[in-house]
Amino acid sequence: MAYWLMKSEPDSFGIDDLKKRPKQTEPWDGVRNYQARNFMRDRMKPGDGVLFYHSNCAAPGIYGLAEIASNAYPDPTQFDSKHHHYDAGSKPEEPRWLLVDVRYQRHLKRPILLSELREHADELVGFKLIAKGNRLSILPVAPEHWRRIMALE
DNA sequence: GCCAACGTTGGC
DNA sequence: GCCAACGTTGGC
Repeated sequence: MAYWLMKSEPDSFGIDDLKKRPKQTEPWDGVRNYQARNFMRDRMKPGDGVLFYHSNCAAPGIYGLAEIASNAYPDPTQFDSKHHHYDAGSKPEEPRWLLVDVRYQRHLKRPILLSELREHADELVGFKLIAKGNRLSILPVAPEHWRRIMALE
């Protein structure tokens, strides 16, 4: 079992939204970054743990836990010409972009903010979230880092 | 293949 | 709103 951190902007889709979804599950569409896609395609498995991270907001941080609920499959929004994430260069017979389903597990008892994670940088060496300039929306989390982060809750 | 220009991300 | 960091695009 692997662990991940997945970012979302709470103004568009936050952990509260995931909880309200049918089956509390949502296709994680709109990923248009090859490295993030490759994580989904090559390494994610149903049952993997997810730290649900709120980005681009007043208090960025981890707000809840989720799990991967499917293997990777083609992101339908890439073929919808009216959709914001439409990709004219992607063909249905050879989809460029994939997604996975993500299922809600629970809110954290309290958010673990980015600022707090930075304070524990010495325990989280190699965790890309706290590296300067990181922009990836899907990050692997080492089991040891997962354990240390969970211990902060 | 290089690299400047551009667009996006995301913290602050 | 600002801006640093980064990925992508496209001219050459």
